Amino acid sequence: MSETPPISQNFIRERIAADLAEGRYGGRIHTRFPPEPNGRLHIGHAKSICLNFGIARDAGGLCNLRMDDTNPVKEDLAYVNSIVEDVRWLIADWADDRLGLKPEGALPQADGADFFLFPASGSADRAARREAFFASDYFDALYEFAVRLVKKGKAYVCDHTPEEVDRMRGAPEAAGRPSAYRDRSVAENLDLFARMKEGEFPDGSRTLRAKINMDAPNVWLRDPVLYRIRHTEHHRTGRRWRIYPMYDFAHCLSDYIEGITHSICTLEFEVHRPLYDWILESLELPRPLPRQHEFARLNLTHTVLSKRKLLRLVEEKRVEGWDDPRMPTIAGMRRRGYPAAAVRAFCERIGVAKRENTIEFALLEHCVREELNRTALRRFAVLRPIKLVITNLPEGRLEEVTATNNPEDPAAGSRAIPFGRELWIERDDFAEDPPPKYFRLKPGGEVRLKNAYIVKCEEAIKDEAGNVVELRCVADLDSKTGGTTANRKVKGTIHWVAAAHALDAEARLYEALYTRPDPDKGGDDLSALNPNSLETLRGCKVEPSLAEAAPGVVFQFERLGYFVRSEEKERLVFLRTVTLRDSWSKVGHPPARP
RNA sequence: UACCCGAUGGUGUAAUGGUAGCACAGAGGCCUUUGGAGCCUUUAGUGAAGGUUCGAAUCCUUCUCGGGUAGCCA
Repeated sequence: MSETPPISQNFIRERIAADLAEGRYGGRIHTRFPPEPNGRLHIGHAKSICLNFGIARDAGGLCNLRMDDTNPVKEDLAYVNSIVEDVRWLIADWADDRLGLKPEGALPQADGADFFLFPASGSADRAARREAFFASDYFDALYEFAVRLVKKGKAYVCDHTPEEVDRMRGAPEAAGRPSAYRDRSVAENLDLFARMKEGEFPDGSRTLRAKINMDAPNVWLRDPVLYRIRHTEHHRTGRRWRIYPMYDFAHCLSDYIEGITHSICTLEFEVHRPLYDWILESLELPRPLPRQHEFARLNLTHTVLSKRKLLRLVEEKRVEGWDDPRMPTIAGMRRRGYPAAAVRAFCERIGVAKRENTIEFALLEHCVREELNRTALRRFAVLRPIKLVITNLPEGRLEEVTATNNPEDPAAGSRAIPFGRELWIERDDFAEDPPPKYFRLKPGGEVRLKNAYIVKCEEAIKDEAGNVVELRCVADLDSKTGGTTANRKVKGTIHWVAAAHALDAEARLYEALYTRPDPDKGGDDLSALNPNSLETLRGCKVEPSLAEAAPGVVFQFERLGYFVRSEEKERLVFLRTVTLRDSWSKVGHPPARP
């Protein structure tokens, strides 16, 4: 279905090629996408998904979908399901056979001193019920690993308060001070850690800490906390645990358990990498160990991508929800009619590097247009109608004209659309006092009604307030396709809908959510919200074939843009996916169209 | 100014010691029964200064600028 975007080289793919060439993992490549289920996925996650699945795809490997659910106070089961749905939508027909899932309920197997979990791929074992991976499924294994670290004298139970730990860690430029509990005996540590697990101590009273180096210039090596006490119910493990592993401890070991080879994350984890390696090496796990690689996260103009800010838009009802078509979420883009292939093409084009980057929203829209231009069927729709009457056509006369469904795709065929004496045309396609280079209808001027006649405007009828309410035109009755004057050149061609057969519809026009390209900069992003980001138009007139438009299917309304039928079944509502490129408004004129 | 990372047109991204290329955006043109699409042309770049070299975006030194890191968040 979708075309494969060309594979561009980047530093991560180069490293993988090098690992492959060296045979580091025996020719095996296994990545993972590890969202925390505390929010919905957005275009920034899409970049990571495309990178990780794209690598798995190229290398014949797998990419595990893993919920990074180690913090019970922040996470929610509802997000788990939406994340799975979003990932599946994005990789469908592209890398769905690379999606690593595990048999439902499967837990890591203890293999001597080791733990391993073998994934089932998307293509194998179709009948089995399979689910995403969950870091919380590894809590038992992780606990065992922690005990092992304690026995090696590389971790200890610390009784300092969070404030004390904070203070004693020092600052990036000033060395930290060791915990008073740093030299507890292994036996005492084992006993205390076991009792932490049993729930003997209140939240915040003790932690398990790695024993590394309080003088390390990298603060993440200053005896970081590995486990904290949380008497909180977890969405998956219920009340079984009172201690929960921290990200740094859980993540590297989850990667190890799943047999991940390349653990790809964003730049802010760069300073965590020495800790990632320290944990795996201290446990003396068999090599080759997974390795972490960092890339720069995506920034997009005219929107925000921080979970906190997106959540706020939802909670304060600045938008309709996570899937509002204006949101940069995967659900929002899907609802707006962005094809998954377009989002993937975008992710491929923006590249992967380590420098800070801000991509122009125009590039995303370009990718959407590029895909939709190839695939979307053309239809006629008039958003802001004005009546046009062809005076030299008899009343009640019905004609049918033939319209091409997609000029980019001959296989899409053509359709018949009704044509008659009375039509609706776009109000903007008539100007009583036209600006220079106005190619559309004007008093005394001629224009082509697409797929039908050339008409000449003879009269503009006005109401008492002076508004033009009806245009009376004469058609050149030989100018239809096949007619003797069909090849006459007129400068403008406009679309129309026959009044007698038009369907009423609503259209929702979206613009950028923010007026400024950088709403993240300079404090309050809410002050930069675009008050015109949604405009609802009622009384739009669309061609009759659109009655059968299925929800979620995108059409090109000729000369207007791409529109997707909304989920509302009882009436016709179309959401504007993206406008067409508009060279009229670019030359300094107001937008040619609504 | 502790450590780490980064710096190539307006925005991104290639070039891995040998002609600075591509895409988007911008400008101009051709074509057009979508002012769409397509096609052609074009503007614009290696942060600075030294050094190595026949040759440097690339290697070295210093500087400048930007980002990250001090959660019992991920």
